[in-house]
Amino acid sequence: MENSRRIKDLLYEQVARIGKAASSPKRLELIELLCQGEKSVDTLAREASISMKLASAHLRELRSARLVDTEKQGKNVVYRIANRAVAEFWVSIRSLAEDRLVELKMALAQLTSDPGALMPQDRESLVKAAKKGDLVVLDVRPSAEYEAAHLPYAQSMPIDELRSRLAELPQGKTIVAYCRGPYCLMAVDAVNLLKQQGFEAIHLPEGVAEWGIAPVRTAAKTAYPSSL
Amino acid sequence: MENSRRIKDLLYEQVARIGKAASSPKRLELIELLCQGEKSVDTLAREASISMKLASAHLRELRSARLVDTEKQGKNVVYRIANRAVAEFWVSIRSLAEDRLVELKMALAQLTSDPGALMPQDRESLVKAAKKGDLVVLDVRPSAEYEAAHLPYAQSMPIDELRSRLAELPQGKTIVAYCRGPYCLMAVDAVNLLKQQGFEAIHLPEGVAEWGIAPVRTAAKTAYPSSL
DNA sequence: ATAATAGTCTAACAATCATTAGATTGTTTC
DNA sequence: GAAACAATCTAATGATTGTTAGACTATTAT
Repeated sequence: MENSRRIKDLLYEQVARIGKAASSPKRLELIELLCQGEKSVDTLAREASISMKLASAHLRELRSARLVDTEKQGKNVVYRIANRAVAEFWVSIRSLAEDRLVELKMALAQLTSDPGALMPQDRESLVKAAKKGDLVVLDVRPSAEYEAAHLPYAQSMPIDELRSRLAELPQGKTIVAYCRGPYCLMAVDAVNLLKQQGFEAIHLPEGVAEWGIAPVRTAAKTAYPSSL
Repeated sequence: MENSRRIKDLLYEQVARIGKAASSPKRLELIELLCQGEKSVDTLAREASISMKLASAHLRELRSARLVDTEKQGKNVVYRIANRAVAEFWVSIRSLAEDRLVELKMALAQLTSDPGALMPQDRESLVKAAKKGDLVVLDVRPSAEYEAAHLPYAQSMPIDELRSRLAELPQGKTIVAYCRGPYCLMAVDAVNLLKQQGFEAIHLPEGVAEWGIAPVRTAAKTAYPSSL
């Protein structure tokens, strides 16, 4: 009895390690970034707006919970999500939070209410229309993320380049912009810009994690092993 | 830009509230207990082997993350899971932990390896056999939990009463015992006792949470409002 | 070699958390 | 009414965290 209690405590303790990893806003942001594809520490730090030291400390925590893996690539250390299950967990804890926490629902409504936001669910018809060319699905994330994983029939046009590449877009068709997911603002900005320029644009508040699309592991850049 | 960063931080912060709630072993244990059905604070404290004060503090945390609801019933305060989504989350974080953490896999193997453990997956055939009466599905949890929710065609026989009620069980048939889930030891103990007594018994390491069966809310005991 | 870059490790601070004790609020029972 | 019970609140403790700075380790570029 004494003994079995100890085993039981041990079990819950292990699960709590995952919860602890998910108990910090910055760590969650890092997980979401990693769901877009593998990244180096300093890329992660820049994109999450934190110092490299802090990013390194948080990544260490994530690694100790076995949620991410690392690989040394030359001068850089590249982090990636350990598993498709981690991305699924991120979507699942986020959806529970949206279900339970009114504060979150309200903050989210602020983001997506004004521009014509596309409600999810009709993924199939979206893909069909994109395939036929009736609409354009635009991936406005950095191109490295597009290359790691993207929605079917999506076209890459990073938000930074959007203004200068407007000529590439067809005038008559609806443009559906997406980015990293519902908490990412790039697609919102893109839609605002496009509308301003006379395009018909709507915002899809989902990304590859929500669609269950796993990023591919880019082969370690073997470059030219300078010496050796 | 300054402003949008603040909104983003706010979003991750909200999700982290859920993670924080799930970052303590005892809170996870309380969630699992509540997945079995609503319970008073002192029942929860007793079943999780902690003081009522500590249970109350942990429940306060769970309530502030909106994962549980409370209702005053006479002298007691009854807690219940807010939502079916909370039970699903418990199953999902646990399965991620089992997937990622070797330590957990090993501790779990210790529990279920020795007795003939039933591997899940064939739920349908289990239900069919139980319906036909080819085997007996035995719920060895306290009867209040059985009444709140139980597996199809299960029969209630709390572990405390098992020894004295062996006569009620058929001799020829296989007995499948289950309890609160894979981290609960009651079914393991039951199987050991049954085998010792000459029954053919196997252990199903799942419970109502894993099967997606929501506990029913027992109507507030209106008792006799003594005065009023 | 030397310098620059990318990242980790250690130590230290403040902030937060788990846990317990003591006092307090309702509710029921006598 | 008084006593017993169920639960919470407050305050205090020690232990863990988040965060930053400084020293350190690889790797690449010059």
